[in-house]
Amino acid sequence: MNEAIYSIHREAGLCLDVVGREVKKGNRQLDATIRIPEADTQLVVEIKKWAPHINLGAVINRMNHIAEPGQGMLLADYINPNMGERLREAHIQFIDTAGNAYINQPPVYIYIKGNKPKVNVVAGAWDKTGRAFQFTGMRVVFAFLRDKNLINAPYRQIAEQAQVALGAVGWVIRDLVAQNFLLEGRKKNQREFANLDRLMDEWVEAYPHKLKAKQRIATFTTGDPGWWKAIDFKKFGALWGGEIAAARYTRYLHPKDAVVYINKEYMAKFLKTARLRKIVQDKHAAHRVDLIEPFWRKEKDSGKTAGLVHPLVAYADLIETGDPRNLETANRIREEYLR
DNA sequence: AGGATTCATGCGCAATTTAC
DNA sequence: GTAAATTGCGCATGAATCCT
Repeated sequence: MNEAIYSIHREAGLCLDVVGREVKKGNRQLDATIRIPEADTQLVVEIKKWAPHINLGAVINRMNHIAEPGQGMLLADYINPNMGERLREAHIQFIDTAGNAYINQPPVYIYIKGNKPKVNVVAGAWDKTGRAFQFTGMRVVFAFLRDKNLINAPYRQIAEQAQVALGAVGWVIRDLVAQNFLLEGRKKNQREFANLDRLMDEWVEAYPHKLKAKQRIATFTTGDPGWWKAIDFKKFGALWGGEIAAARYTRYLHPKDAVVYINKEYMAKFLKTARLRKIVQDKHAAHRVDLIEPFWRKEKDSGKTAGLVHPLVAYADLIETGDPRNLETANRIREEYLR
């Protein structure tokens, strides 16, 4: 953190005062707060270890939540030019240890990009992901989030529900305890959740690369925006995710791109019926259709949500896009279905 | 005893480094 | 710049241990 502040001073001659670290504000835990003397404003800081392909949508969404517009600041080890540009478009201020920054606090305006990262970015002081948010852990956590009672079920049952090996369950639970997402021993042999919101945030953020990427079957495109309306998902054992699920859950969105959760065996049959085309690399497709292999254990469809993925998955799909309208819709889903 | 949980081990994947 | 080799890590497995 000090390194980033030093870097911005070196690059732009701007001084930042650290007001507090690990501050509590309401029910949110803030990494730090910072003051800009020149603009006489105080910013809420979120510290992130930066992977080159982090889930930007999740970060933008979280920044919008922890702070009023323009009052938040992201601090990271390195933010590459592409991501910096996208953050600026989303009006998220940031600084990194390489000296890149975007700050818009009139009269202060800074936008620096193109500084290269240091070769050895030292890990350790930065939070690491841990087992709970790896490929297998993600399945377990999802199973927990879907059915909150599952945390007190026997390991065998958890493994069964999450579709993971028995031995993996213990790893994940102990990691969750270590990260204060689970409390053990309040009552005899009972576990209970803590920081459920944060757990959901973490899961959603890790979802695209840790789980979804590995489940991806293929991506297609179509020119017909209403193509999906004619599809009878029951025939293919498929479920709608992403924008289409969101549209059904909230009636607030006109879907553009689609995410379809479908088993591989049904793919050929599905493609034939849906008349989708292979995606062309260099052209921006009008309507993307991602086919993803489901990772959860099937449960019975019920009522009006039949044919849709669990709200959390739809939520994660939307967040991933980073699109403002999608983020707004995502938050409606969270309010309505994920409390 | 019998199921629940933890532990030790080796496998497989993937990222990183080295050789070509 | 590409291919091969190495390393490291997460995971599943199955047996050992714990608990009731």
